[in-house]
Amino acid sequence: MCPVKPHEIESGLTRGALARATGCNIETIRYYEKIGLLSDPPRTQAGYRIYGQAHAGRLRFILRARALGFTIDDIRGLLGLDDGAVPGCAEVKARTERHLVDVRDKISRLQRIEAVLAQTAAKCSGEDVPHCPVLEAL
Amino acid sequence: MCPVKPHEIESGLTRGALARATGCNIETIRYYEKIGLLSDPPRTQAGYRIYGQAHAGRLRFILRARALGFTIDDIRGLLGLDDGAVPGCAEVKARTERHLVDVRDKISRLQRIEAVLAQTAAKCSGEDVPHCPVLEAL
DNA sequence: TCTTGAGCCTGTAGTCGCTACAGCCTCTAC
DNA sequence: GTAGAGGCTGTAGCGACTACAGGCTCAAGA
Repeated sequence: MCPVKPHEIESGLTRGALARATGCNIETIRYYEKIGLLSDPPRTQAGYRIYGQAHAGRLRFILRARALGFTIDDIRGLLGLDDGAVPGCAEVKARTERHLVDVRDKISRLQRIEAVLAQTAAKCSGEDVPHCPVLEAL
Repeated sequence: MCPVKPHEIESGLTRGALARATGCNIETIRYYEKIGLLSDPPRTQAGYRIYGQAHAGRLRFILRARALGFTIDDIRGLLGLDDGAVPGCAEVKARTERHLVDVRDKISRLQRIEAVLAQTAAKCSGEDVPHCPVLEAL
């Protein structure tokens, strides 16, 4: 991968262009590179990163997975970056279902919290009484 | 508050005892002290912290509020540590309701995630086909 | 009285997933 | 030639803890 001059770039994207194309924060791209989620792209002679379509595709995958609440480690697993082998379909399904269980867990924990908060707030008239029922409930 | 010797402690709790009494991690107590959520307790001559019932009560309040998802800053507000005045009942109710809105927001975001994950996982037969529908959906 | 081990003290670093900034260099357009 | 946008690097900060190293103190048993 010999360095390319910027005017020689045809289908490549700079970091800013990739950020705009994917809606990703520009610094996040560098972060994903640093932690090995994105591979180091080729550089121009001046050191500018040049991303190809493969990078853009992988970044979009990462962003969608993050938006669905997968952790960075989960994503590493889905991409086969932990043991070197891209997981098979059954394995991917299993990982997704494990994550689904976690999400449902979080939801039910939040629903319990919601119920307590709603009950507690309902106890309060909103008037300035000496003993606040909310503070006492807490 | 002159230093007390350990054998003179009557109703006081050491940090470990307070941790056991409240179920709080011992280091968390020191952390809450550092950030000003708990006031500095009196010390023995050797420098050991001695907590009274007031400290235990406040810590329990903090732990319950944290368990309900209030942030440290929220709690600072509920305790009147931000502007020096303990908020009135109406104010507490308003803060609780704002937090309730946040919690409901989180729940609905997670429910959207849950739906997508469940759909995606359902597309997958679990067999090792060449194009994994889960990975493609992501 | 001595020793042992639990438990306290302090400061500091690590966790996760970014985000922001300082101080520099390079490119493009006028 | 120059201005300004945008790239580069390393580092620090967020929130809410948690963990550890290296030292000190205390209580109980031999």
